[in-house]
Amino acid sequence: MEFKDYKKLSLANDIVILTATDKPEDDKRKVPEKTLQILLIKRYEEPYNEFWSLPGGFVDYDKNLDDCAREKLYAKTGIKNLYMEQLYTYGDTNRDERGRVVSVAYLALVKKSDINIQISQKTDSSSASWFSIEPIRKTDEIVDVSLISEDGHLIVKDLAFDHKQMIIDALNRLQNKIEYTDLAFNLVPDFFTVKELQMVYECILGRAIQAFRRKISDKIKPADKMKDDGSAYRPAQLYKFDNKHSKF
Amino acid sequence: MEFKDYKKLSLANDIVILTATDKPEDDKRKVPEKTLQILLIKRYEEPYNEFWSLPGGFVDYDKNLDDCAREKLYAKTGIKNLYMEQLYTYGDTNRDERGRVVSVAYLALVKKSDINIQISQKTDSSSASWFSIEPIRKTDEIVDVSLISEDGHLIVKDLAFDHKQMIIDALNRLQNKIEYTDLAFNLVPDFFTVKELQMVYECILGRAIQAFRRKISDKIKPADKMKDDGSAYRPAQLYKFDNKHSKF
DNA sequence: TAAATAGTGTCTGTAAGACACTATTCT
DNA sequence: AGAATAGTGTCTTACAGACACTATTTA
Repeated sequence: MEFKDYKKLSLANDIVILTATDKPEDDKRKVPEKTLQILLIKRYEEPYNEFWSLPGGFVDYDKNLDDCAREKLYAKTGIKNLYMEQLYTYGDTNRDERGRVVSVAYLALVKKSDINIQISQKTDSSSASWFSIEPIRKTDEIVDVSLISEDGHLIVKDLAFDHKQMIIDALNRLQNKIEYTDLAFNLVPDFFTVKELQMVYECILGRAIQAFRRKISDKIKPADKMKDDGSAYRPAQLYKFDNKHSKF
Repeated sequence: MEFKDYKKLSLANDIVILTATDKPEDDKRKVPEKTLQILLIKRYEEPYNEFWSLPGGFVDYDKNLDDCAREKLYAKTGIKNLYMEQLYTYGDTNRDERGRVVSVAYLALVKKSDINIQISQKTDSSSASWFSIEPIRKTDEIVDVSLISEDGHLIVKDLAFDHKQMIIDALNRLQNKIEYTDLAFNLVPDFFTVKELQMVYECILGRAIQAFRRKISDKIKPADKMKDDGSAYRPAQLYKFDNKHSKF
C-alpha cells in the first residue's frame, strides 16, 4: 500500500558543522583566543550558483533520517564518531525555487585535530572551506553572523537558501546548551589546558568567565602530561574530560 | 524545474496538545492539584485500527510547515492564537508500514477554558478525547507515561506509530523550558491564584516548589478581583500575567 | 474554635561575580 | 628582573531550600 503522489515532497538534510580553532595571535607569548569555524560548500549549479552553502543533500527513501545526516557528515569530515544532534526543520514553501523542499537541519561538533584531509577529495565538483564565525548579538541572543574566509575575506553575497538562518539557530542552540551540558568537550583535543577550554566557552558565549577553573573542576582530571609547545611561559597542566557525570 | 520522483516521500505533522486541569479532590475545602491532559484521536482505519493517536495529518504541498500544523490545531480546538512550537522530526524508515512517512511533531499549550466545543463536531469519523497524563520519571527525566481516560481507565494498547515517544519528548521539553520561560502562563486562565499557578508548575516538574510566591512575584500583577467560588476558606487574590519581560 | 488557605520573615547553604594574591617558568 | 600565564583565596551578592510564623476566612 502506498500514498498518492500529490502528498509527497522532497526532504533534505543540511548540516551545520562547527569546530573551534585558535585565533591568530601576533604576540606568541600570549595564549591565543578561540573562534568558531564552519564548513561551507561552494555551489556550482543553479539556483544560487557560486554561493556558499551548508553541506547536505536529499534524504534517501530507504534510510533513517539520522543515518542520512551522519553519512553526509562522514563524507565531508572523515569522522564517524562525533557529536551530532537534530536542530530544526525548515519548511516554508518558498525556500527553494525548484519546488517544495523541506529540510531537516543538524548540528555537528568536531575537533579540528580529528578531521581527515579527505574533505576536498570526497567532495565532487564542489569545493569545501572553513569560515570563521563572528556572531552579532542583541541582549545575548545571536541575531546575525559574519563569515570570514581563511584568507581574511568576508563573504559578501548571502548564503544559499535559508542557510544563514540555520547557522544562526545552530549558534544559539550551542550557546544555550553549553551552559548546562558538556558539549564544549567536543571542541577541544583529548588533552587540553584549562585556559584552552575556557577560550572555547568564552568564544561561544561571547563574554568572559570568572573563576572558570573552579566551575569545571569536577568535570576534568589531570593527565600525566604538561603542555610543551616551546612558546609559552610557565607550562600548563594538561587535563582530560572526566565523563563520570557527563551531560550531552 | 522539478525533482525526480524517487527522491520524494510523505511528510506529516503530529501535534501534542496539552492542557492543565484540576485533579478531582474529595475534600472540597482543599485546593485541587493539577494534572496535564492530552488530546488524542481514535483511529478507525488501518494501520493501528482502533488505537489512540495524536491529531495530525499530511503536510500540504502548497502550505508552510508551521501553517499546516496551526490549521490542524485550530480544527481540533477551535482556538487560533495559542502557543505552539516545533518539537522534533521523526524519520525512521519503519515508523509507518504503509511507506516512508517522516513526521514533524509540534507541541501546543492550551487553556482549558478557551477550548471550543467544536472539537467532536469537526473531527470526521474519529472521536477525540482528553487523557490525563501520569509521567514516569528516572532522575527527573520522563522516560514513560501512563494515560488515563476521563472515566478512569488506563489505555492498555500502545499508541499508534511512535506517538508515545513524541509525547514523552514533548513532556521533557515542557519540563525543561518551564524553568527558564513563561510557558506555564499558557496553561492557566487569564485570572488565576498564585496557588493555582504553583500547582501547574508542580505537576509539570513532578515535585514541590518552596517559596513559589517570591520566585514569580515579578511576573504577575494583582487583578482587582478576588477568587469567589464559594467552597474555599480565605479567598485568594486573583493575579494576571505581567508580560513586561515575558519569555517564551 | 478548628481547619484550611493566603501570605511573610528569616536562616542557611551554594554558587557566581569580582578581584587581589601567590607560584612558576622563560626571555 | 620582568612579563606573562598558572592557579588559589576570599569577599560580596543573589537565590533556592527549609520552615516557622502571622493573617484571614468559613464550616
